[in-house]
Amino acid sequence: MPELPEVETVCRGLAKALPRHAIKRVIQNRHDLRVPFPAALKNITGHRVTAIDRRAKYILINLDNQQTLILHLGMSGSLMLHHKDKKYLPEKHDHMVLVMDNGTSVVLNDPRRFGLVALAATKDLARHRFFAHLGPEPLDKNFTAAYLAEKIKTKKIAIKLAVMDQRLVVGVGNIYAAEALFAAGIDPRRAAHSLKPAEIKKLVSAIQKVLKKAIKAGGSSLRDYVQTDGELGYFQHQFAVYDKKGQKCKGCTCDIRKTGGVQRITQGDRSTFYCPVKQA
DNA sequence: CTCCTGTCCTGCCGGC
DNA sequence: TGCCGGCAGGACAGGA
Repeated sequence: MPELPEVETVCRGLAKALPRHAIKRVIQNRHDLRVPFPAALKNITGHRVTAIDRRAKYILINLDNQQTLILHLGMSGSLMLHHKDKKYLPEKHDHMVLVMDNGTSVVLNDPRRFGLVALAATKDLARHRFFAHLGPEPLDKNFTAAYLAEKIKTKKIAIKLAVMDQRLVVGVGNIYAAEALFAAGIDPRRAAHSLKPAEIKKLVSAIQKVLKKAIKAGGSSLRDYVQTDGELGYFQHQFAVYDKKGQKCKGCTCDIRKTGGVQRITQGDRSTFYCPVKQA
């Protein structure tokens, strides 16, 4: 499921192919995903892409008419580029296609339809309802231990849920929250306000380290996610605890017949994986 | 404010 | 073999 590293990887793929090219045609195969397609979507035809950007898990395609096409991949979305020399064969769940003036097609496929397509004036993005409440980017210099400490000092919720709260820090979803908490040696069930300064510091650097490594690996491919060229990400092979119930965690030297190995619990209706020894 | 729950959706997999 | 329940999960909206 696309989290920050996957979205970043997709953006890098788009950034290589789209800027300076004009959108020749917009094909809409349905009228909505999680929200209705914008009424003005067809009006982007004829406009050039100026730059590709990312905010949290949103893909931002800036256009030369001062508008930004906003895409979110939800949990099962992918964006694939089909170049002129390779014929594009439509597939099930291809909901929108942008045909560029050089023959490249940008195909948005999303079986579960939790993604979205929106359009907004570029200068108003920060005030847009999808962005106004968002916390800092985890890889920005303003995401610091001091910042996180201030934000969580009154929070009773579990630390795992806190790091997944987009108002505190963006881009960290279920997989990377579990991986970062493992790397920091913190029990995901701990109340957020109970973390000590040293632990918060470890957590911030663990989040940054895990995300950077995952971006390097092209993200994680579990079910639906692929890069814009159709290649899989390969960070899933480096998971320390995610989806490893009953198995050894990364670097495990325990007798898992005694410890039970990686535990799976439910928090906020989704699964959390953690090591009962290293995250005690 | 903070916290929690409901909602959206399809594909896959295990059990019977 | 086929059906069905359960699970996967991002993030908004709204209620307590």
